[in-house]
Amino acid sequence: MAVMPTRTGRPPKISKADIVAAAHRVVETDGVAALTMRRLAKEVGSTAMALYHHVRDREGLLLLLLDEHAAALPRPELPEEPRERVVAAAVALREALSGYPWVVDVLRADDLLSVGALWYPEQIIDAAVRAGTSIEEAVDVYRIIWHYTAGEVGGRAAARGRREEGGGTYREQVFGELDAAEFPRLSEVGARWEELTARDTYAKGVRALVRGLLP
Amino acid sequence: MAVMPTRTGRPPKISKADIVAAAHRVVETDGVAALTMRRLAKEVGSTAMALYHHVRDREGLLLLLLDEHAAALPRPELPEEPRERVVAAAVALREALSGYPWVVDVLRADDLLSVGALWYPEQIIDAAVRAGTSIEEAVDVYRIIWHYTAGEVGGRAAARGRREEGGGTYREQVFGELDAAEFPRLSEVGARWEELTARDTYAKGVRALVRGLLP
DNA sequence: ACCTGAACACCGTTCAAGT
DNA sequence: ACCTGAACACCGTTCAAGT
Repeated sequence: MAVMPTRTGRPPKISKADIVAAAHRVVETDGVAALTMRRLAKEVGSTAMALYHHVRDREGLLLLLLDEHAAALPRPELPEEPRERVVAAAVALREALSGYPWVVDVLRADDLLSVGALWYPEQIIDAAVRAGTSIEEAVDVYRIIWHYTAGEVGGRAAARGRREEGGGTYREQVFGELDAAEFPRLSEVGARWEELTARDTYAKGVRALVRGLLP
Repeated sequence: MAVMPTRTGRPPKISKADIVAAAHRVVETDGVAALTMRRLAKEVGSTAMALYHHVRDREGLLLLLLDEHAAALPRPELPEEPRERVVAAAVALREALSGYPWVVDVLRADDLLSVGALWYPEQIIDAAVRAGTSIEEAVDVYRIIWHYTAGEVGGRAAARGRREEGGGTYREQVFGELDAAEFPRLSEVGARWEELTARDTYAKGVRALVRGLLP
């Protein structure tokens, strides 16, 4: 039975859990860029400086947020057949991340997900091994799928952000200046680019990777 | 013959070209985060506010920088065989970007590269069509490869950044807390993760995509 | 036309002081 | 032990004024 340590000094007004919960709220509604120490302090009814008693710095706060989020990710049923299993796990991972693109920004640094979300790499690596690869190759498979997934989620998030602020002019400019002799294919596609790139091709890519990587 | 417009008023001290050149220097040596208006002003021997007479805002400056950089990208000889051609173009694109990961950050928003770098999508789409796909499918092929490339370049850049500031502790923490019963494969890999993920698997991934996507 | 200084509304973080 | 206020060293951007 754990003995409660005798606490001394001023009783805490805010807890780490309060902070993380508030941070979650801010990020969810206004994005990761809006998560400033001052804004967060206002949200928990305290000062920015008080936060530094509970988290090391902003980076540490983001990692905390990441862990909390990762622990809540769904672990869907996956098909037994290894190749289908890899595809399904990747699609689930993309699905899990695409609502929270800030996650990709935070952990893009590592090939690995946060502690709470290791279920995905575990499933993918295991399924790859069961499909007949060595464990080393299975790690490659996972990392390649991860890079593809990170690029897709990150790209889509940025595209959405730009759309929201009335962008789209850059793309138009690109196609406007296009030299049809130098870029025949792009000219051929031309105005249809918007329509063609609106389609969701994630699963298609993962299936191609699985077909190309697994024996 | 173009008539020189009669210029009036104060003669310019700094030009757009000066600004872009200085910006290039800053980004090259200290990364895109170090490119602040004030820092850039110091670099060109002016004030931050003077810059706003030559560029719309920081975002516009980055796009300018992007175009300048894109125009200088190499256009290597590519093999004739369509599948090999796609792989070679993708590898060249990755190569071109990996020295300049800030480019990925800037243009992650669009599937498309800057005006100056359309050569790469043109080659990839053209080769895919010559391999037997429809133009619509060829666009998919390009976008899937682009997402994979953006994810790989972005991830590698972030990993390098973290390594430079003595990081790596997060990965260790992840493997430290690992439950071998829940994550048998990750435990099996364990300490070798570092070694396994140091390998360059980009080309392997592109080849898999090409094998899986092209007829 | 081009540049400047001052100002506005922000940042993350540190530090000494209060309770 | 926990919180606060003031301060430091920054941001991007606007605006009125100068040359």
